[in-house]
Parts: sequence; C-alpha cells; structure tokens
Amino acid sequence: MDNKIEKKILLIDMNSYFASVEQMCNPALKGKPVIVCGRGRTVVVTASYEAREYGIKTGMTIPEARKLCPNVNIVYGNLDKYIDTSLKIHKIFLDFTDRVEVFSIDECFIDVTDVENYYGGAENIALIIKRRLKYEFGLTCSIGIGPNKVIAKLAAKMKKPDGLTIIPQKKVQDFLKELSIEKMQGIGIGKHLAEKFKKLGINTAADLGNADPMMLSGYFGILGQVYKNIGLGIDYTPVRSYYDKPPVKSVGHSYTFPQDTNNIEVIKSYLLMLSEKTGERLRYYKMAGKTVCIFIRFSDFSHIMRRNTYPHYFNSGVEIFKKSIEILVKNIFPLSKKVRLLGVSISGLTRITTQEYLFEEQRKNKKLIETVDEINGKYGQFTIKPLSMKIAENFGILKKCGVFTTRTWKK
DNA sequence: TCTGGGGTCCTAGGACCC
DNA sequence: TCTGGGGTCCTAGGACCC
Repeated sequence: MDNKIEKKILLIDMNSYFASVEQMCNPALKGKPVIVCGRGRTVVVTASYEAREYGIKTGMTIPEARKLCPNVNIVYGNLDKYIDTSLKIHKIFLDFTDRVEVFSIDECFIDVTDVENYYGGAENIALIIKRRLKYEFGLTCSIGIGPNKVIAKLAAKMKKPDGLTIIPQKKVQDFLKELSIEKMQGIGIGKHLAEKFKKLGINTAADLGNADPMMLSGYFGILGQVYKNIGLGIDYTPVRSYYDKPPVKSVGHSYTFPQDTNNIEVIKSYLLMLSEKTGERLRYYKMAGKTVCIFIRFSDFSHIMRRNTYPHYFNSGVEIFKKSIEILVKNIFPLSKKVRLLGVSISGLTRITTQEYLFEEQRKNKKLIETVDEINGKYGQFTIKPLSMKIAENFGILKKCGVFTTRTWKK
C-alpha cells in the first residue's frame, strides 16, 4: 500500500450484549447472574459476567447452566429489543464519522483515521464512546484500536469486560509473537483450523506469518496467502460506510422440534410456517429468490441439505412451501430417522420492483399477500395464517414453544 | 431437559455448452 | 471421426462468524 498514513480503526464489542440489555431494562437483574436463551430445546445465547463467574458459557444447555448456578435468572431473548438498542447505539458512532461498519448485532468497526484530530486522537474517541454508552445506555464495551480491522478485532478481545487495548503499527509484530493460534478465533481461524495449524508446528500468529507460503498454499489453496497475511498482521479491507450495506445473499428460518418426530403431517405444517416466515421477510426486503434449500438435522445429529434452483423468482410463502415439499419428496422422504431440526432458506436473490411479479398466479396473489403482511406487521406475525398451519397448532405444541412470537423485520 | 438460529464464503465435482 | 479444454452454472457439504 502506498498510503503512508497509519489507519486508526476501532472495533467496538458490546460486553455480553443481550444479557446487559436485559439488565438495563430490568434493574432487578443488575449485578445478578443472567442468561438469555430461546424457548424450547435451546442453549445459552448470552451469559452476563456475573453468570460467567459460575462457569456458565454460551452454548451450554439450560440444565447445565442451572447446575452451575441454581439461582441463575433465565430470560427469553427478545431480538427486536436488541436490534432497536443497536440502532440507537450506532447513532453515537455516527456522530464521529459515517465510516461505521456493522459487523454483527453487537460489534462495529469505526475508521476514525480522517477525523481523530478533531477529537484529540483515536484513544480519546474510544473513551468518549465508552462514557456515552455507559451514561446513555448503562452498557459497557471492549474497544480495540489497530492499524487495520484484523488487529483491531484481536485487540478488542484482549480485555473484557470494559477494556481498551491499543496496538499501533509499531507494536503489531510484538503483539503477534505473543498471540497463540487459539486466540485468533473470530478472524477466520476457528477451532478446526487452529488444530490443523498446530499439527504443522504453527503455534502463534507470528509462526503463521513466518510459514512457508508454498507449504500453506499446498495445504489450504488460495486461502494459504490469506492466512499468512493474517499472521503478518496485514489486512487492507476497508471499513465500509454505514450507508453502504452489502446485499442480503440468503434468507431462511429453522426450528428445532420440541420432540424429535417422523410424523409427516407435523413436519409439513412446520415447513409451511417456516416458508411463510421466510417469504414474509423476503417481501420485507423487497426481494425474491429462485433457489430453495432444505436442511434437516436428524435425532442422531447427522444432517442432510438438499437444494433446487428454479427458472423464475418467487417470494410467496406458499410457493416456497410447494418447492420445499417437492425437494423433500424427491430427495429426503421416506425418512430413515426422526427429525430434530427443520430449516428452509432461499438464495439466488434479486431485488424486485412491483412490476416484476412475472407470473399470473403471483400477480393474482400479490394484493392478498400485501394485505396479510400489513395486518401481520401491525398485530403480530401469523395473526392471519394459512389454514393448514392449524394442523401444527392442533398438536398443541406451536404456541407452547414460542413459534408465534411477534417478530417485525425492522432494518 | 444434552447439543439454537441467523448468516457468509469456499471447495470439489458434475453437467452442459462451445 | 478423435479428443481436449475453457467457462459457467449448479449442488452438497464444511468451516467459520456472532
């Protein structure tokens, strides 16, 4: 790169975000062990730092968490609330620059290179952000500052909660020398890869940077060079503007049954529900797709994925459902094992305008679908629902398991 | 009361066309 | 009148992220 100015990139990582938002909304939970989870057969999605002190971690089952801390407060997650809070938090970042890239619901990169001088430097910006988050939301975050996104991300992980870690360019090499390969999770080097690297004698980030490129490309193909760059602390990917969002590539929903099942009628009913949810969200995004993918996890945790691409685009729940059934009948039925989880997703997406409802049936249904979406958007998902979904309800398990939670797709 | 749900990207291999 | 190669699209599956 011929750019000689050292970039100043922040990664803001909200600490135990979902649990902290719950504590902020309900003062009775403050200072107490809290876990946020879904309904049904679920796991801990986020644990507050008080809960972590008992050894509770993300991904644990609820009974496991209870065993470690019998008095743990269990909260059912409310994604809308977390999204709304996120959007408000982003406004703080946008006060400095629009170079704010949303990395996930609780993480943002901010490139302050061009504006840091107005605020007394990047570190000062980080301190202002921390103060405002604490004062305006009662939330803490860990911030990493580095010359690129990879280093900023790694730096943010150094101190949690409420940390601030700065790694300027001149300190990068020392930092990488100390960094074990397991601590590089979150930047594309997961558990499997870390193990593979260790077998090759690569134990630190610096080892990865010094590894023979031919050897790396022999094992990992074109990704070899990518890994080497990570090990060298090199990363040229820019921080995108907040207003320049990459297009959605796929949309889908999945559901774990309360009990494993091989009842075809039950499976079909849930498939319809998942298809409707997927269609509703596609329409919210003003998109349509032509590839339908069915994912099934069996009771023994093996899985199967089958997809099919169709010649035209569609976004109605019923159409997604019909295609899904086709795929099931052709590729998956008869079932050899009971089904644990069922997922539907649609890809091969395109943006659509009103005129692009190409097919007669879709055009006829368009008004009806729009009306139903409007009512469901106002009064909650599945206020109006297809008759056949009643089948699943008759099994008395849909409502119990929170399938009918209201979800609107703001942003 | 063992193991969620939402995504992205990459690869290998096959079909098909020129 | 034998045989290859490039390009593109598609599918299945895996690794990875939060």
